[in-house]
Amino acid sequence: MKKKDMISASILAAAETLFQKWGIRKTTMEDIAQEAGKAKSSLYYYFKDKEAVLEAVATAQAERIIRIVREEVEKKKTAREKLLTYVYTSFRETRRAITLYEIARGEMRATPGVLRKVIDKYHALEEEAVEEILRFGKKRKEFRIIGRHDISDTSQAIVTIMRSLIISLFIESDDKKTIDQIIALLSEGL
Amino acid sequence: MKKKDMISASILAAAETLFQKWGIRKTTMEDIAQEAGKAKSSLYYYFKDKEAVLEAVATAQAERIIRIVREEVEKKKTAREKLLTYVYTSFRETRRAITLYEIARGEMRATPGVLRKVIDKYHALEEEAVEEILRFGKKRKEFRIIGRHDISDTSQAIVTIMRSLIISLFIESDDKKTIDQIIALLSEGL
DNA sequence: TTTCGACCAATATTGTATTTTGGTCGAAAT
DNA sequence: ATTTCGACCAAAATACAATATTGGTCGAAA
Repeated sequence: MKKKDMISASILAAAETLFQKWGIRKTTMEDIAQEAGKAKSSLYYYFKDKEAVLEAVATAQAERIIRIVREEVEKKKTAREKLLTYVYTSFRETRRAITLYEIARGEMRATPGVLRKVIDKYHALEEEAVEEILRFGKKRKEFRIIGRHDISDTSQAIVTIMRSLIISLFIESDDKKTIDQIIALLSEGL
Repeated sequence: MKKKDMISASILAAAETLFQKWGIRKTTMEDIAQEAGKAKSSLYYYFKDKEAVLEAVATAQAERIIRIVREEVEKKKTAREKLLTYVYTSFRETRRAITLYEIARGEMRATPGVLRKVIDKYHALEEEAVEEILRFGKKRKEFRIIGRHDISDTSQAIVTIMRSLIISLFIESDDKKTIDQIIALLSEGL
């Protein structure tokens, strides 16, 4: 049981490397096998098909992002700082994870199905993380409005904004000043 | 001088109809000419090339959206209502103007250049409109923060959010509740 | 339990013939 | 002088067939 996991992991590592380098579509099972030092047919002993490999890589990346973001957020004292850090770190790490980035925009149309599941789960985790920050801000009485509005709806709105921004700011330039301004708007209101 | 403008307009009308129906790329100059009841080569008497036709159509649509949005916004009394109306109307009309919508996402990569100009100008007009609302809200003392922050930066941030939302909400479902929540966030803060 | 070569159907790629398209020009019509 | 259009061309898009890759299976070997 231990050995199988090790090799699975090495295959995933190989796949992730190649996905980053050439993109999902241009990476073949043969490529992955070669990078992992295996025969192509051996991969099918560890993963059902290419989609399964993709799902595993995407899941691992999503979990990695969530973990890093939570670590960074935890270091900050105020809810406002936490929210700011959350957005920045999430941006940076999402961009770094090209696979997810590709998924988030164009290439997803070419590879739907399984990835929808991964992304939905990822967004759910994101909402949880934001909710935590909001609850923290409420406890500290840093945020005024949250008593009146549902905390879950609010974090959903914030994640929606973020998701949209990530998609479009990937295309355009990532204007740091604009992001700061948006955070200020969110936390202080007009 | 009058007749030339009339025919120009009829060509643009034909072009717009076909752009909506078949998309920019699938609409040929021959199609437009036929729809306008002219010979293809006649179009070149009125417009330099296909790009010029496209630019004129896009500009007209942008101006139309701005006009409608301003009309709707003017009817509202409070700055908050104005802002809400602005977002809703802008969403609705942008979606209705499929040409601009196509431009806003995928197809723009296939038709850059001239359209970049039109869109930039359109965004500038949008920012102006939002700025007006913000100034109005400041005068009524409806918005607190605006003294401290630059009003131009703030409206730029709002337009950025809106633009992102439009792009991504076009793809996903346009959850009205989410938009309401976002507006609440913007106007009240956390 | 794990690996892999041989093999296959389906997909993707490539090279080429053919058509379509954007755009020009000069002659005719108004 | 203004406006229209058919004939024409080079470049781009399309269609199609030949070819090569790719994802995936299977049974035999390690």
